[in-house]
Amino acid sequence: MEELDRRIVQLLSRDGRLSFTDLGKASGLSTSAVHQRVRRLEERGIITGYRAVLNHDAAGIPLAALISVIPVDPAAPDDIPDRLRHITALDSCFSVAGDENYVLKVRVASPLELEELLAQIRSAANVTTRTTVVLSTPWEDRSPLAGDEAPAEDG
Amino acid sequence: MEELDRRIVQLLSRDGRLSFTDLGKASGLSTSAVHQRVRRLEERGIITGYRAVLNHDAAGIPLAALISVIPVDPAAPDDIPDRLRHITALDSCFSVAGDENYVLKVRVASPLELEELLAQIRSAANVTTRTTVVLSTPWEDRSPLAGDEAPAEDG
DNA sequence: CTTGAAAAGAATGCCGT
DNA sequence: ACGGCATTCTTTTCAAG
Repeated sequence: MEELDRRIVQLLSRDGRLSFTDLGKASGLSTSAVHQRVRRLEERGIITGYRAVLNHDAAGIPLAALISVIPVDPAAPDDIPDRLRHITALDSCFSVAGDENYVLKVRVASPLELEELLAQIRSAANVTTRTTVVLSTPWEDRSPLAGDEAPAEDG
Repeated sequence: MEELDRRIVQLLSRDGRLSFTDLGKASGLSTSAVHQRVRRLEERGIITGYRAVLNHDAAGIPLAALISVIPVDPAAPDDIPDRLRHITALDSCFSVAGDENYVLKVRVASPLELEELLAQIRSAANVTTRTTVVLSTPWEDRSPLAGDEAPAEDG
């Protein structure tokens, strides 16, 4: 991905409603050129969609937690994500290479709801859990691609 | 927050570029009414912005990891987030109540970059780290507010 | 909250380079 | 791959019920 595309992706990561006119001004291209590039970024699956960003505190779900998940029966077929997917309090689900099998990020309204959620997870997926409560979030879901790391080495 | 607002927030969480016309059709309101409600949701800080959603694999940063962070000197004043904020590979930073002080979510292009990133984190913030590599992501950043949990109890 | 209207702005496609 | 232009749709604001 070239420099100009990275710049466009970064701009849209910060403001997904930028008009092609404004995107053009910010990237030094014409409206048509930016439009073309964004369409290709979408076609190539680099930009997969656009979303509103919520303030979870204001939205009434101020309590976040990270939950490590380990199956009770390690020999059972692992369909844990399928068993948990319907629980909407589960923000993210990562399959990981550490002591646990999965790490979940969850959001709930209160400690009581967290307690209920943990029971729901354990019974739905037959797992044990270890929960780390989030106290505060200095930042979250920041857009990457600023390029202060090592440059792409190979492709 | 009422039912209709939750529905609107949920719709915009899934597609942040929905027109007010389509939002109205999907929520059973007129264009003007939806427009009014969205403006109020933005004013109240419930909707804080709009963003493009990236496919990190396609964008060339396929490797994610969760990094637990513990200060080398527990007595030192804790400005760890400030010391790390400039590192753009850091997607999220959570201050947590578990064994560690912080959990970072990071995205890099390769294991080599992860190695360099860890060195950068340790030297910038004077911390030790424990890293859990993400193997796959069944889902991520899903929109909440579907209300299959306990109803709001107070607030 | 609804309908309706009108003006400004954006998206989209076509045609040049 | 980029720029300019024209058409269509959306946004945004206004009015009145």
